[in-house]
Order: sequence, then structure tokens, then C-alpha cells
Amino acid sequence: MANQKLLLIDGNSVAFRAFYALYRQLENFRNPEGLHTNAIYTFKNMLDVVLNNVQPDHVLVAFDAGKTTFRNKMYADYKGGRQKTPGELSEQLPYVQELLHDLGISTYELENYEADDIIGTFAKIGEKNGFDVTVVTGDKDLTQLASEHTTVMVTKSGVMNLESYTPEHMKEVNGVTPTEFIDMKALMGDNSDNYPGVTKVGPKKASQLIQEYGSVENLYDHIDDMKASKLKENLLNDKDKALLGKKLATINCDTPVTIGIDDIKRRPVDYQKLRRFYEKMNFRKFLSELTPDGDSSKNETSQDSHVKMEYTELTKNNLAKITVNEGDEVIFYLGMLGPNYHLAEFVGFAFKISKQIFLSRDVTLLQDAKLKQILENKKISKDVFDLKRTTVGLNRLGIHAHGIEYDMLLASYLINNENNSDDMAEVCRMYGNDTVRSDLDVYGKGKSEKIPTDDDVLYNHLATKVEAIETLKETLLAKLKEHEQDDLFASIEIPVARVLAIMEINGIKVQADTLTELQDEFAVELKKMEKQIYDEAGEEFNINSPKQLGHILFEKMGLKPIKKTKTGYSTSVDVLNQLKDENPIIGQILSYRQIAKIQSTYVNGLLDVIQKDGRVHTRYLQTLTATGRLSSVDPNLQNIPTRTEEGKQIRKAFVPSEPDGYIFSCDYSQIELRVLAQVSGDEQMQEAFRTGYDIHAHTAMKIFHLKSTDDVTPLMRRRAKAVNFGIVYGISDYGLSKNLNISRKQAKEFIDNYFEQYPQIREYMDKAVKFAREKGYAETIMHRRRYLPDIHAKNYNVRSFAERTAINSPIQGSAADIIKIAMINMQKKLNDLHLKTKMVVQVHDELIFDVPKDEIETIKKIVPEVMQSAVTLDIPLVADSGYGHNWFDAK
DNA sequence: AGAATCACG
DNA sequence: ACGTACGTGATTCTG
Repeated sequence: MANQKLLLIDGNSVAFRAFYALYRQLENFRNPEGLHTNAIYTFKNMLDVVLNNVQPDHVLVAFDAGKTTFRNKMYADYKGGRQKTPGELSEQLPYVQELLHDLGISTYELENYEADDIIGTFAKIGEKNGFDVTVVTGDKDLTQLASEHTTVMVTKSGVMNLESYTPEHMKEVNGVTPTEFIDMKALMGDNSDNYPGVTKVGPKKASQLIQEYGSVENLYDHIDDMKASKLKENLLNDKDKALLGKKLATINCDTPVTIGIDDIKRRPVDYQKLRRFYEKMNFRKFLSELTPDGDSSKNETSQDSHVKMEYTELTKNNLAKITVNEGDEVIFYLGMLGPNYHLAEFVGFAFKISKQIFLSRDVTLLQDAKLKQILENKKISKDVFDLKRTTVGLNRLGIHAHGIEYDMLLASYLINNENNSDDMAEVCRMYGNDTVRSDLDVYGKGKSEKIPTDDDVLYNHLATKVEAIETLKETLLAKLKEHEQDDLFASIEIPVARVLAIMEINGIKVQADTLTELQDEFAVELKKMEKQIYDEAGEEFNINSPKQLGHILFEKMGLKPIKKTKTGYSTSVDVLNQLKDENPIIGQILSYRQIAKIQSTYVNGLLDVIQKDGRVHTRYLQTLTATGRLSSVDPNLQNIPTRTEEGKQIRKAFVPSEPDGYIFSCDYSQIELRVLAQVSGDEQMQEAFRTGYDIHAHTAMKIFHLKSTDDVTPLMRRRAKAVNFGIVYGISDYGLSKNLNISRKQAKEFIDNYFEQYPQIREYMDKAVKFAREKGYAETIMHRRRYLPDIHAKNYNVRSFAERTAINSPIQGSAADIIKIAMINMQKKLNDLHLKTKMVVQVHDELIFDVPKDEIETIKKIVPEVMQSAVTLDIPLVADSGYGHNWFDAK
């Protein structure tokens, strides 16, 4: 029989994490009496996940008792200087305990000891009694308890994301065993607990020392053998601190607890009390999880909310019941199974028209003139969830949707794209509506994904969806207004969704013949290279396996490993490039990899997705990226090779619809740098763009202090180009040095020169970070937002990342805004001029068209015009174009 | 399912 | 003292 399971939770630290995980929702989570409830709510959510995951027989939640503990006796400043627990959190703690009691879970605290020590003590008791122990905490200190039978789960980001520490994982992360971790902490100290450790010793050094000596004591026993150094001096000076640190860091696993293992067995849930508790806290979600009579629970994660909807099932014979007058609000939802709506099976549909819901699982009813007319009439405005999906789906039924004016998914994405889920249930939940079940729940996933046969289940699901689109519309529109995003929504995202639907439906023709020819060529080449590599290596192995490749290169052949990954040696391009001169096999591996990539991802990959019409129909994800860019899937048309000769061949397979037609390509020149010049207002850079200089050469002239761009060498230009890119990304000297393979010092010099020459760009960067700090988000020229909660992070790396993001997002995002506007104007132009040319692909700063022969002259003229005039800036936008009989030749 | 790698802007 | 460019998606191997 499997071991019994014991779950131990550090109540204070988890509540602390829970509180801050939903800190921004603090004022939204209040019960009628004004009590904050965000931590209680999140604690329960986390608890459900853990209980479900661990399925424990015994559970204990430990809390800290009072302020002073035995550690303060050893060290008066223990945890000194730590900010006080905010009142908004401490007021919730008693209720967390009440909730736990109602759930049949024991809590415990012990005078003079911290929750850590209680947990340590029970972990040992559990292990002794043959339990498998799981510890849940927000505090890494407890990882020292990890052992063969004890796993320590530490909250990562937020509270729902837990990292499991086993002794093995500990070793990977810190390089030491769990018990050695105590010694490591003794040396490095702990800022949050306010004890210092040894001067100049951080995690890296501490880990290294403990790996060498095993413990603090042993280190000091052998310190005389250490050769004289600053480190040795510091170690000797701070010996007391290290020894004290060890005492403080050690969890007391032998506290005088007054309860035993039998006292913490899970008891039955008291549903009556629990119901009253949820009511008091106004937790509608949890209430809905309780069955009506409240004496038994559904399983813990189920979200059956049993909202019984009123609706009318439509048939051929009762369509007359529907009357739509102009000005009526029509909500529409079209259900399809799975993400790929170009092919997905239809599930059914629902309308809500003047307070009544009409629905059916038979989508062919939509082809009836009456319903079709509703969907196609521009003057009848429709509200949906996912305009593009709905439009493409209807198109497959021969219905050309017009008049969709509101898209709940798009609205929600603009308001806050931190959670970019396209699951309607999840979107609803963000706005406090728990009525909609998730599709995953209703339809299942993978092999068992299917349409519910029970009409009640399916119809209830469809009905809740149209209902929720209507219910939340006002809230979402108000938010958009508050964010000054009405225009972004109505004049950019909604129209561009319509344009994208057209593009996806058109697709682009891909010639399978061209690809199969390449397939044969590459297969021969791969075979040849494979053989050479095996000969060189002296054995056959899987070149695609980084593990096997690493073994051959670094163990068998004894090459120098330059970089390591979590799982072994890195064999990435930059590593191999550095080893190129050591052995001819390296070059062969690089070529092999390159061709193998093209073969599998592009040749085979594309052949797999060519539809019956000889075309590929990608899906542009409009509500995914953090910056406002599109992404493309199934297939991804935004990363078709262009950088290598072999890769570029793939583009020859992309051809116009008509054999004598053209693929026309037009791309913005330096759009991100132009946006930077615009938003920073930098005079020097604006001037460069106005005069039409080669911007990288201009930058080279500036940072290398030359008189004229004529003096710029190709190397200088290359370096200047890298600096320009770096600036857009939120540069660091390290990043630039790595990119250019130069010293950090030299990189820093370039950057300093750059800022000297373009002073307003530095100002922009500072302002961008300041803006994000004050407002909590970054914003594009069209008011697209990206929230940056990490801008306030304590952790330097996390915070720095957010700062670079604050700099980059307005640039990347504004460029995305601009091309979206261009696309809308472009589609309108094509329509107005009644052209047969189709816009088929967007690649961030580039638009691709499928052009009939006799329209090429027109297209040549209008596409660059439309792109260049999408917005009016202080500097010109420039778009370059080219065309040919396939994508390869269109440059 | 996650990591590693590499394709694009 | 720290570790580091910004966005994405597909394939392959591996536990």
C-alpha cells in the first residue's frame, strides 16, 4: 500500500503571498462589512489546487505566534527592519483560520516558535511514522527540509504556481544538499530576516564554499589551509556572524508541540458553516461550487455552477418566432470544437434577441434566409466573443457576416492582456462572472473531446455565453473608455479583425511540387552530412539529441564545454561557432542542423498544412502578444526563412493564385527606430530620418566621431546597427558585448557615445521607466497598454526586465498599431477600387499581396502610399517594395 | 509537459 | 553584487 500523505502548510507565508498575488484587486475584494478578502479568496484557491494535487490524509496549517521567538533571544535584530504586516492582511488571518476549521483542517501555533519550526517538527514526526510529506510555503528557507520522503513546494510567481524542491532539485538550483543549504545561508546571510552573513559572500560564493567544505564548521576547521585572500580575511572576521547565521537559519525540528499526528487527520467538511462563511465573505464562486442542499461537495475543482438558463430551441418550423427590428441588440455565439476554426466541427449557435435566447446544435439553420439576413445585414449590430473566429466560421457556412460591432474577447485583451486566455469562462471570471463553464470542461480535451449529447448541457453552455456577452458589455466598454481605448477598439482592433478574417479565408497558395523537390534535395544532403559526422565521431548517434551530441563532443572528443544548460552541455549555435576551429565535425553539425531544421519545420511542416484548395490558411492570433503584435499559427507564416540561401528556397513555394500573377511584398524601413525617433523627439535622429540617411551609417558616424558617413567602414556600420537594435530592446553593455563579441568596456563606450549623440533618447528611456513606475503600465501611441507589475519587484533581475520592457513595449507596440492601421486602409482601398488583389500575409512590418498580372502597376503605386500615410509623424515613414512570380522573387 | 534549439520581425 | 538585450511558434528529444 502507498504511504499515507501528510500536508504541512506555512499559513503566514502563504497568506502573505496570497495577499500580494491579488494586491491590485485589494479594493475589489471586500465583503459587505468592508473586510478585505483577497488573501482569504486566494488562499482557498491555492488550497484547492494543493489538496487536489497531494490528496493528503493528514493536514496541518501552521501559523506564527506573536512577535518574539527563541531566535530573538539569540539575535535581537532577527527580522528587524522588516515592514510590518499590512493591516489589510492581518485582519484577514483570523478568517483564514475559520475557513480552515470549516474545511476540517487543523491549524496550530506555538508560543516562542515560528511556523517554520512547527512544520519542521511535524515533517520529522511524519517521516518517522512512514508518511510522505509535502510542505507548502512561500519561503525558500523551508527547502532545507527536503528529503527522500519530504517534498517542499515553494510559491513561484503569484501563489498558484509552485516549485517543488526535492533533494535533487535543490542540488540543481543551489548546488548543495538541503542540509548544506543551512550552511550556505549562514555564510550568505538573509536580508529579509535581517542577518548579515559573511561580508562579500553572496549565493554563488556561499554555494561554492559549502560544496568544497560541506559545512560552516568544517570550513573554519580548515581555514588555515586556505591561501591568503580577501575572502579568507572576510571569513575570519565574520566567523561569529557565520556561526550565528547557522543557528538562525536552522529550523528547529524538535519543538515541544502539544498535539500529535493523530490530531491533524482531515475531518469532514462542515458544509453548513462553510456556506455561512462564504455568504459572509460574499464568495459567489465558492458558493456556486456547493450543491444546493449543501451536504456534499462536488469535486474540488469542478466549476459546475448550475445556472439554469431559459431558452428556445430553434427548428426549421419555429424560426418565425424571431423578430428583429432595427436598433435591436443582437448577441450571437457560434460554437466550434477546438482552436482551428478553419476546420473545426460546429457545435451549435445561440442568439439573444430582445431578452430571449434562441439556439440550436444545427448550424445549417443559420443558412435559412431569415437568420442569414440577421447576420449579414450591416444595419443589425451584433455582439460576439471573437469576431474573427465567428466570421471565418460563418463564412464556411456561406454566410458573409457584417455588422459585428462588439467583440468581448478583443475588448478584454485591450483592457488587460496579462492573462491572454481566449477561453470565455476565464475572461468572464476576470470580471467577476462565474456563470460560464470552460469549453475544456464541457467538451473535454484531446481524444475525448466531443460535443455533449445531452441537449441540456450543451444548450445551457451556449445560453450562458450569449448571456455573459451581454451582461459584461457595459463593464468592458466602461473600462475601455476609462483607458481612453474606445478608438483603439472601434477604429483599429475591430476593423483589423475583419481584415484578418478576409486574409485567413483567402489563404496563400503553396506549391507542393516545389516543396517535394526541395525535400528530395535536402534528404540527399542530410544523408551525406550524417555519414560524415558519424565518420568523424567514430560512431553513429542521434545528432538531433542535444544530450547525445553533448556526450560525443564534450566527453568522447574532449572539446571544451563553453556553456551549460539545466540538463547538460549546451550545444547551441553560439557555442558551436566558438568551437568551429577545433574540429571539422562542428561545421558539419552546424550545416546539418540548419538543413534539418528547414526540412522538418518548413518543408515537411508546410506540406502537412496545405488544404484541399492548394493553399495554407494561417490563423493570426490577435489577442495573444503582450505588445499588440499579431502572431501566426498553423502554419506560422511570420517565420518563413530568409536569412540563409537554403532557407530562402522555401519562399519559392509561395506563389500567386494566377500562374502569371505576382507576389508583391512591401515592408516598412526601420519602423521601430522611426517610432523611437518620434516618441523620444530626439532632434538628431529625426534629422537623420528627414534627410533620408542610412540610419545605421549615420549612427556609426556619430558614435565613432567621424566627419562624414563616407568614413564609415562596414564593421563600424555593423556595430552601430547592433547598438540601434540594442537601444530599442533596452540596452545593457553586457548584452551588446555578447552580441558583437566585443569587451564589455568597449560596449559601454559605444553606449555612452550613443547617448551623448542622441541625448533625448536617453531621456525617453528614463521617462518610459518612470511612467511605468507611476502608472503601472506602458502605453503605445494609440493607448494600447501593457501592465508591468514587476516594475516594483524587489528582485533586481525581475525589475530590470520590467524596465527594459517599459522601454521596448511602446516602440514595438506603436509599430504594431501603425501597420494595423495600414492594413485597414489597404483593405478599404482594395475594396473601393474593386481590385482582385488579395492581402495575404502580415509579418510585423511587412505586407504580402497576391496580385493578378494586370493589377501590378496599380498595386506598385498604392501599397507603399497607403503604408507610408497610415499615420502622420514628425518624420516620414518609408516603405520599400518588390515583386516576382513567387515570394522568393518578391524582394 | 518541458527543455533545447532555431526560424522570423 | 547582481546577470542581462524585445516579441513570437514549431520541432525534436526526453523523462
